[in-house]
Amino acid sequence: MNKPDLPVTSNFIRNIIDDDLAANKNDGRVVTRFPPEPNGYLHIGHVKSICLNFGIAAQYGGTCNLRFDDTNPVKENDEYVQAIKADVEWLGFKWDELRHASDYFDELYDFAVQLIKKGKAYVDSSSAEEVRAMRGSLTEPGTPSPYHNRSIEENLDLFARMKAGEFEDGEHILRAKIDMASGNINMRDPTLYRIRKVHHVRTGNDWSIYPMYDYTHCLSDAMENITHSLCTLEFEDHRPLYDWVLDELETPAHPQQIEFARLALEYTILSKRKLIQLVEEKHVDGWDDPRMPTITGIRRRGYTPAALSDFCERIGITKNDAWIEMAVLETCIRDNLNEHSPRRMAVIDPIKVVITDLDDDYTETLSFANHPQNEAFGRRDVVFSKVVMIDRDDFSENPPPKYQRLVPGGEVRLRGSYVIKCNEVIKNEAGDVVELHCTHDAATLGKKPEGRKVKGVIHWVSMSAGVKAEVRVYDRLFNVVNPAAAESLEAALNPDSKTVYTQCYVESALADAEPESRFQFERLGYYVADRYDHNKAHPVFNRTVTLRDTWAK
RNA sequence: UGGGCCGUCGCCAAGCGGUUAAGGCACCGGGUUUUGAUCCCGGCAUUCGGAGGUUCGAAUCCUCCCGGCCCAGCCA
Repeated sequence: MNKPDLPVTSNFIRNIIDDDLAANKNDGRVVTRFPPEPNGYLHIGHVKSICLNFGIAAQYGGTCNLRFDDTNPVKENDEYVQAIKADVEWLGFKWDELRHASDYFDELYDFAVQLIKKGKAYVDSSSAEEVRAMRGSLTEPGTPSPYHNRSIEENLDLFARMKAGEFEDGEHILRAKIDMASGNINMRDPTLYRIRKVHHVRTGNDWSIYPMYDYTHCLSDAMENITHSLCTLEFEDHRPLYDWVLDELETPAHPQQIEFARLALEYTILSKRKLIQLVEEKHVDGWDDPRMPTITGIRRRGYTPAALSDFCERIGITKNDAWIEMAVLETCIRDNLNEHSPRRMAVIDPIKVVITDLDDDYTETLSFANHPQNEAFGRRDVVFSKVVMIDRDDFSENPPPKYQRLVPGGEVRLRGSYVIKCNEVIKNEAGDVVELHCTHDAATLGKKPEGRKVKGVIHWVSMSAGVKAEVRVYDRLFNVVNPAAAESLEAALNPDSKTVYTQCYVESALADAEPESRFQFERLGYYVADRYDHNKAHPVFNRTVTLRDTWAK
């Protein structure tokens, strides 16, 4: 049951670091950072980056900072900052230092002044449209701005006045003076600063100009003495600019930017815009809906940090645009929960079973192992009585081939209890089965039945001793492998992604479960007591994932 | 016919000039089992996008070709 940990497979980033260490680059230090913009909730794609950055630091005895890339005050707020911190902590990672790009606004300004003094930056007073037109196209070079040769004195004066708030949004920008004919569009005199007369969560109204990502990120990395700045593939084209800024300025370090492929998960959407759409159009019940790929949603679904780390280790780090199958993620959570969660019995969609050859007030207390392979989980009492509930799926009047459950006239084992035989099927006016009358074989408690084989085993809950509960059964949110490519989100949605059962019966022990405690409901899957809605008076469980099923389908 | 990047089993992914081309997921058998779960055992790439070339030797080096991804925010 305890399988050895998967060997840590190498990847190109670990190889680079191994080489750096061998060459004693950075004095043998490894410092990384996880740099989210606080403009939304973190999702499983970020988990890949978090595990990479914090994981690399841990594996090499280094450190990892959490840095909020808060350079665009119009999109960012503190709610996201708090949520991101909570998510990273829940994943189990500890940042060395908590930083904000806004911590460096003064230094960043001074560096910009230096660039101007070197003749490497200038104030452009063109409109946004003019700048765009002059940038050229993918196949045509750009043309220099009429402000390209402004004097250093005038640039200094204008930039100081931009900072002082003398101009309105859009009147001027500060641009790097690089190469308007570069094949790499990022090098065609990129914008360094823009005027934004808006309140910033942390710096208030101190600034009326804000630095751009490309200018800020490399300098923040350098000031934090980051050794390896890991980011996703779309920033490959930005690396020459990252290096240009650090080469032009005297900084404490010149970190190495390395790019890796972002996560793509089948049947899932990870674009921030579309995630927002799901929430705003109420296709889900909020950012922490258990069907959401957000960390907070995945958490509420019942996933564990260990399963997510395992997932990241299994999918690896490369530059390939890979699509990961859901089965990989599901295997990770099943493995983790199989080993760590106690077993219980729960009936989601109940049918009443009356054991007719038992007295009306008959009860018997049975002892069940909490885990079939691990005695350390201990045992619990389960009450058996004359009337028990079984799941509707476990009875069939017209069974498919190889059906091993209860059928009219057939026998089945009630898990941990007796073998029963179905003698009578009671239906309502509509023809639905509402009750089964069975007899039990008293000689089968803890023993195989005499003279015959009973293969089926089904779970059950005593009607009198069990407690009512609500169970939310979740399935994938989308029906198509790549929902982002669908004509519309609506068209891709799985209409049956959430089914709520309110008349469930669970073992009485389950009512006392703490929120977020996880169980295997035997033969069904893994379930978690809802983080917010579960309580003793109203037990609520979410289905995390089903058990592997090699029979169905 | 602008620049950057990627192609190893159905899906991931090691491999870095000499290995029988790791491993995981999935799948297919078989065994154990009072969860159709778990666990165990076995199977699953004569071949590395294609074609040439270099070499005693190529998935690994070179050339060309084919396929895919990213970039024209005063977003990150």
